[in-house]
Amino acid sequence: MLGSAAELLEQKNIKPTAMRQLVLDILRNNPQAISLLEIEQQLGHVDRSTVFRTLKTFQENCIIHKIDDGTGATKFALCSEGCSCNLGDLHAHFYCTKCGQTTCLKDHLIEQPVLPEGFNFESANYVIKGICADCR
Amino acid sequence: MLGSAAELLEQKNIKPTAMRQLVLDILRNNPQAISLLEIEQQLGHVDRSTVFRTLKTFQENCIIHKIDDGTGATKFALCSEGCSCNLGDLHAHFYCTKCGQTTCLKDHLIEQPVLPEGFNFESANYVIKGICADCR
DNA sequence: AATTGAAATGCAACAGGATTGCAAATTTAC
DNA sequence: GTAAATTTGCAATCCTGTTGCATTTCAATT
Repeated sequence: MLGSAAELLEQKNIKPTAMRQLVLDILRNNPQAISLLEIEQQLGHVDRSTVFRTLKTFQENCIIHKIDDGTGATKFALCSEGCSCNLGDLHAHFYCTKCGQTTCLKDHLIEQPVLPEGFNFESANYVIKGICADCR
Repeated sequence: MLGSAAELLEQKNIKPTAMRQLVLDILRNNPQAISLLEIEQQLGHVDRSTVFRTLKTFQENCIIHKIDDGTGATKFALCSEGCSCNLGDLHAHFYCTKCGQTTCLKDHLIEQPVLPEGFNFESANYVIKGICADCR
């Protein structure tokens, strides 16, 4: 992995403010996808809207991607190195109905779907639900 | 298609109340998936919670299925005839980023995914985003 | 037809997450 | 050092989903 959070941010031309470094560190230390609320709680006394905007910035710069796992709370996970948030980087996600954890299935790439005539593909959100290995 | 909404409801052993018939008619007349709010608006002065519970009943009886298309509002669409809401009936959905319509891609069935060791499949939500045929 | 019990409805209120406006603070450029 | 731009914090709001409870409707039974 790359160096510090600050370095990673600068590399993407994002001002490495304290908040951003903290949020990025959390995302980097978390193996699974996490929600805004979870980030908030891990940080302690931070402002939700600031974290919200930080995550927005990260998404716009392909540092993280968002996952709608159906729980109502959007989750976020770090992009892989070299990710350009294009079709080739799209992968499925797994939501464990027991522990509530959402995992990137980076090996389960999403291939360009066959669509009806006239339909145009842009992106996709594929969430598989079940019980994860830890919960069995 | 089967006869009246009332007949369809009775066939599923659901009391065909006025509300239920109205909601079912809307769902049957709508080619695309619609949200609770849209149903509410099409009906006029009805109570949200009643429609909500009606939709819940319909889901429990495999009359409709719900789709989380990432807009924040859950949408609902009529099940096909013979649907038993099992794996074999799972299909992808298409969300148009221009008009906001969500369409069932009934031909695009979801096949049992290959998961990492120890992971157990239950269900899946696959939403493809792009521009629909009408919006090009 | 009246009584009773169950189911359905309407109303109100609330919960949770996402999002915005605005002012204060911080950073950057000149 | 000052002005402009960016970022942050706070408060408020929107939107959707959901529940509690009293009332109404319906169906079965006497």
